[in-house]
Amino acid sequence: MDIQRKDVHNSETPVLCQACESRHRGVCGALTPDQLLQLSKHSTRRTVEPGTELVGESLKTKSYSNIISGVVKLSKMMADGRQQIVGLQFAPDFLGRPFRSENGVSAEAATDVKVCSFPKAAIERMISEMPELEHKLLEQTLTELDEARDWMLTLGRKTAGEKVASFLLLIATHAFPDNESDSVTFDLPMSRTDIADFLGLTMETVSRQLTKLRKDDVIRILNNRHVTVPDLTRLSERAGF
Amino acid sequence: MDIQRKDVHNSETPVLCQACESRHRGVCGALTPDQLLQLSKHSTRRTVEPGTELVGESLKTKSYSNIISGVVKLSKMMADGRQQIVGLQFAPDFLGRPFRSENGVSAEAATDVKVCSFPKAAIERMISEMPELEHKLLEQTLTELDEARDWMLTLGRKTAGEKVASFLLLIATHAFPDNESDSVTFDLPMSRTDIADFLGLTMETVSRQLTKLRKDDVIRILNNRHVTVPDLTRLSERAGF
DNA sequence: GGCGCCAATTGACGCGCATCAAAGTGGCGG
DNA sequence: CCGCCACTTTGATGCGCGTCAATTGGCGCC
Repeated sequence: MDIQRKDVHNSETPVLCQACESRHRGVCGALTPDQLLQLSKHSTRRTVEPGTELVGESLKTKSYSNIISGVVKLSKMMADGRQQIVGLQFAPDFLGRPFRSENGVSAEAATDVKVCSFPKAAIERMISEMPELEHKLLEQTLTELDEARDWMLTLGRKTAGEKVASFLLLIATHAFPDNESDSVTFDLPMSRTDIADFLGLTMETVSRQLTKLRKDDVIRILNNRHVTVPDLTRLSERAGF
Repeated sequence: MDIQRKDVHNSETPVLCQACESRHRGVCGALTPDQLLQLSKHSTRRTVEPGTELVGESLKTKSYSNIISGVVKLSKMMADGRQQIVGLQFAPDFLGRPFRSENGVSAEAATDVKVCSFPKAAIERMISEMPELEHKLLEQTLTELDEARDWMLTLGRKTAGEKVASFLLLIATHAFPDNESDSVTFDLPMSRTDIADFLGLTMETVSRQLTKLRKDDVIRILNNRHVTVPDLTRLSERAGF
């Protein structure tokens, strides 16, 4: 399998989400058993393939989802086709833009993705009734904002080499948030073209920088996907830290 | 409950914030007169000059503020001095990162800025007691996230010319959010260097693109600061739309 | 007015990344 | 095992923007 956030991420006692049929810290973590039961009547659970569009850029959102496993890319496109990936979301993130039907961002599965979806109306009603839920949403949104701003520094001020190293570091830390050792191995959740769209580069430049990192023994790559980083410190130096 | 929320939100007549001694739509808009009175005992109001640091990058935040007037720039810096402005905040935005002492972003006044500050503890207590306030925060945070993602597209995929045009468009729309006509005039809230740091460019490139826009009659500039845009449509074409 | 100071402009040049093109690699069905 | 296809790598060339340096322009001060 590919990227998978290590079980439940800091969990002390994650609530069992009956709707999602899985333990995680998504939105359901804020609900009581009764509320979960009620919500689960309206929820649907499904697994989609890479490339599936989960939320259209200008389409009205009809539902919100918890990501149970996998990676989702959020992207924006210009009229002439230029594209920028503006964020990646991992389990157990919440997917969807509350309080607005359009958000100008399209969400697409990068890997196989398991999601648990709720109708828009149900979620918004629960939000207005449950401060806990709103608080949880605020926390996630603030975290996403922090991450977006970090990435703006990467996009605006880093060189191609630093960008690619930053990307590898991002995936490494999200795949194993609690990793203590200095070496990691993981699978890249997306193609060179996608990586380029995330970094504001071209596919060719990404490829060249990856081979440079390989030649300098900062990383090793098997089958174009499977990456091992023997020393995270050296990688983060390459990323500009 | 629902009605009340809606009311506070879309109110045409913003609530008088006794703490800030000014009518605006900031956080105070969610409070009742009693709560405002209580809060105002702990608030301080001040005006600062351009360049004043309002929140340090790694300093612990001790207070939160409403921006009453002026423009604040949020920026990040790398160890070697490279800098990126990751956001601009206008009145009546809320300034500060709840639920975390560090946020990795420093806030600096771009223009003369009037702020109304509250101690961290007071705000966080009120948040936990007032769902209304938390909702307002969530709304602003979501808006900031949308704006951050828009800017990521600009940073990652637009040319220098498109970037500068996008910046002018951003200022024009924020200076006069309700502008209906196709021509606007406004003052740039910051220097060429700051603009460059916001766009991921150099000062020289910003300057060259501005003179190009001037020569093409898309904009006019007086005294290096005062800008008039005769036709917003032509400007937004230059921005990549 | 003359002077100094700082921000902005303009010019000359080089480098980093994009662009275009071709060859290599892995995956999969026949 | 072979051939096909999508993806990736590698190479050659060009351009956009960065870099460095000189000039201009605004503004307060003596």
